[in-house]
Amino acid sequence: MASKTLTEYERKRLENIKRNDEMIASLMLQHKAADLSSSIKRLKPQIRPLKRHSPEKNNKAPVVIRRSLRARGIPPDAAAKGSPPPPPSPAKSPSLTIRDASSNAPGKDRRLFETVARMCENAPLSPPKRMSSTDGPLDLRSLKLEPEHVARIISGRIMTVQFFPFVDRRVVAVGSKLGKVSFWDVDRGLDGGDDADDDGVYLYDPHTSPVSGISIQPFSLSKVLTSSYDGFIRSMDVEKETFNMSYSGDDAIYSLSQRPLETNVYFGEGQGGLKVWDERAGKVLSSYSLHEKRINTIDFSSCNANLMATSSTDGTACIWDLRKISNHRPASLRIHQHEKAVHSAYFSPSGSCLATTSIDNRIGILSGDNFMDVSMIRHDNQTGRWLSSFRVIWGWDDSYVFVGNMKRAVDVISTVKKTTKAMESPLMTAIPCRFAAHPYRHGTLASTTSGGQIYMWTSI
DNA sequence: TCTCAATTTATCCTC
DNA sequence: GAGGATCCAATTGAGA
Repeated sequence: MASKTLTEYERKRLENIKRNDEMIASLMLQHKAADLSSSIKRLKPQIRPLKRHSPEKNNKAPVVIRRSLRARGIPPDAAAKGSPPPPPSPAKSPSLTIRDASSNAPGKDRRLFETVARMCENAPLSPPKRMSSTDGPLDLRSLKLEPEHVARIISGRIMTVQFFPFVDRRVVAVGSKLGKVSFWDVDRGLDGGDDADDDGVYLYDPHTSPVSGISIQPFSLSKVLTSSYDGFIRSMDVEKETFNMSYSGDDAIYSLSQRPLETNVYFGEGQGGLKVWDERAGKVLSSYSLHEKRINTIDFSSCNANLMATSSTDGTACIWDLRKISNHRPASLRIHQHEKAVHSAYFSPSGSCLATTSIDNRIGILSGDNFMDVSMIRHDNQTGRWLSSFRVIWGWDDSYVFVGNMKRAVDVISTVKKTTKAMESPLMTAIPCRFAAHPYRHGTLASTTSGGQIYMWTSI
């Protein structure tokens, strides 16, 4: 294929497909060997429905972390001598294998690797598309919550949730306040599973503080970036089976994002700082002071990747033009002022609107030329101390947004009519705070809670 | 003007 | 079922 005819996205995709083919071949060999030595029956996996844990059951919850002695900072001979193990080192090793960070039963990780490898093979040669007028509007009344789409997949408060950009599969990644990262392969059953206890949940422990961001680029599906208040950005590489440190700093990292088609990492650090990190070269490309207080979210416009939106606890949401630098920082195209901290600012699927969420009980919808048309919608955003703050996200077109509701529901707000409707379900027993919309499967919405639960709404 | 204590609020766990 | 513990948010307001 002549490279001249390929877009940058396609070229990166093809490079990855080639690498993934090699990985699949390797995995298949290992898988066959495992099959020979194991007589585990292939059973359809069961996703545990959400229910309150009894104390006894809770002790069995996937909180116990199994890591190597090295990863726990324990000298090899200490265990051999029978001396009591010292407490785990507060700082994790820069270099971790996935096995070191894994809390899963031996061999279980490999199923996740295989799924990722298979999905890489089927990855699309185009980025996710927003809904077109020919798709027709999505009937939000068709979104339902089924018992098999409810699960507790991590302990503690979920801080961030992302879908893998797989076309034909629903796999979510969540990060918790305790520094853990969990993956839920909802469609595990489609493989005809080989383990009765394989619930499709894979738990890892890469950070020592809250996980603030997860990023997965469509052209590099086997690499998952995670950021944390512990000052680390880690890169989970399924091909190399590592969870290595990509970046480390002294300040907490509160937000993480990547531009489309780019491997550089944008993250909010400390009190209002933003850095651009070249992951391949391992160096900081740019460092800016954009806000007076922490940056809660970073997002890029789909129609113009030079436009970046940030939200901050300093009470503002800003749109920056990365092509123009003035006063040693990107030129501010638009500053949207709230009365209190702003917890999110996300561009719409078309890139022509911006939705902001603030503690001041308002949701802002910015549109029009230079985002100068502003609609402020009242909404109860008082989540208090124990819940993750609400963050409005867009659906699959520009006509509505999703946000949590303190009465254990999902509010759907029409950006056109400015009306709010609540999606409720008796299965939803906790308040959904953080959301993710599946990039390819319109109508698949993940909502997560401060108790580690995930509710995946699907369009029927 | 600055510092710091009090307050809010949901969920899990133990009894 | 009641009540305690949680505690890396953010704000408010009293007091120095």
